[in-house]
Amino acid sequence: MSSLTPTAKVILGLLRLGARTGYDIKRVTERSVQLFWGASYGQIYPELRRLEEARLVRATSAEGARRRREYTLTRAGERALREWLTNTNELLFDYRDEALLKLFLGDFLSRDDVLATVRARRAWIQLSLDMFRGEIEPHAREGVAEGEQLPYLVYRYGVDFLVWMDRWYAKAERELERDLDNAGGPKGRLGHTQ
Amino acid sequence: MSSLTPTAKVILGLLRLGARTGYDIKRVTERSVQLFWGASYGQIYPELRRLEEARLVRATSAEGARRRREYTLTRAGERALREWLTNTNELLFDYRDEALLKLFLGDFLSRDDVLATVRARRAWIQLSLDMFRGEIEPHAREGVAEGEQLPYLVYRYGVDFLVWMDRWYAKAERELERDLDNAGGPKGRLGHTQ
DNA sequence: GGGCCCATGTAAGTCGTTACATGATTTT
DNA sequence: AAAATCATGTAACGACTTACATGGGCCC
Repeated sequence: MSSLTPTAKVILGLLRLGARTGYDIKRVTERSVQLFWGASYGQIYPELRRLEEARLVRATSAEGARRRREYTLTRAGERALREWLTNTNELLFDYRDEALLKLFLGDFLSRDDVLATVRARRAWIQLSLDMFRGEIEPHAREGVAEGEQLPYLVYRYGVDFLVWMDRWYAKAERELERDLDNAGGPKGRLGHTQ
Repeated sequence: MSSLTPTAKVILGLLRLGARTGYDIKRVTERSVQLFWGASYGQIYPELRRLEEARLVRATSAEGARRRREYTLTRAGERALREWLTNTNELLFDYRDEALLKLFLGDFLSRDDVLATVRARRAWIQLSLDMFRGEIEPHAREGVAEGEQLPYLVYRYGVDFLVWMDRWYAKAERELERDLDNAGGPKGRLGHTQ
């Protein structure tokens, strides 16, 4: 009954959706859940071994020449996956955003320094959107053809979130340009050069 | 030149804004940056010691009866803070959201199981919004009175983000109720009971 | 033959949470 | 007198990233 680690959750889920190898799992995450549930080789391979030991997955080792371990869910693995998906525990939500922290602390910087952060975040959002629309969207669409509706819905979340963020920062940018036009220099309770 | 740890960034920033003790820093984060830059005692106290060793902060130990270490930024600490705030390195963005992962993997569950996740996330969003409007907003407003514009702007980000999310999930909920009315049962490429 | 993709793994270091332990002061 | 708040810290554990190490197969 020991609960699944974060990486175990995505591994079991992707095996269920058809992924086979550790490499596969990494590649699929990059084209789907990367934004909100990343996983690296350093987590994936050891976790696959642990899951095998716990009999939640089974490895059918290498039939071809190339060294390769193909994993599938055991019945216990299917059960564990379904149990996690349907339980009503707290849903983890972790968010860390350096642009917001810098913005929060920006009152003693110049307007331009603050704007630089906003613009840097917006540039990153654009790159991410290009990624989403170029790399992720086609794969999400493929799924729909095979009866998978939800990966596409979640792809939409990613795009919508990024678009929302960009609009929020665009508005903040305009406000900073306008409101701080007269108070252009550094300021703050403690003075700024001391 | 060794760059600041994540917790060092928020510590230096909050000291600059007037926080004094480790306890203080924790309390202030809870009423401001918690959503996107959490910090726990287990990080804060050891990090304050490290920053003191690195001469970025100075501790004026306990004048009152109660055991208490008051920290202030040194000149090097101010510089390090400003350097980080104005550099143009990548802006960290980390996001982990279990509701989205469950949604992504929900195609072989029943419609009701998927809806349960959506509704659980919406309930959490409502609690968070109440927190924001009840606890965080007043403190953000106080700052404005003292010439701090940006904490309030960032408070707005928190609220706007939560409101956006709730609307997104509300729409998803309606779509799930409608689109999946006929496809109510479990399904999936691999079958669902095996 | 070179470059890219497939494929697996480990080691070191970093970062973080939680629970525990302690105790003074202030408020009710 | 009890409960809440102020205050500091440590230990154990969990999770993650990055860099390193290795090698086969496929395509040009």
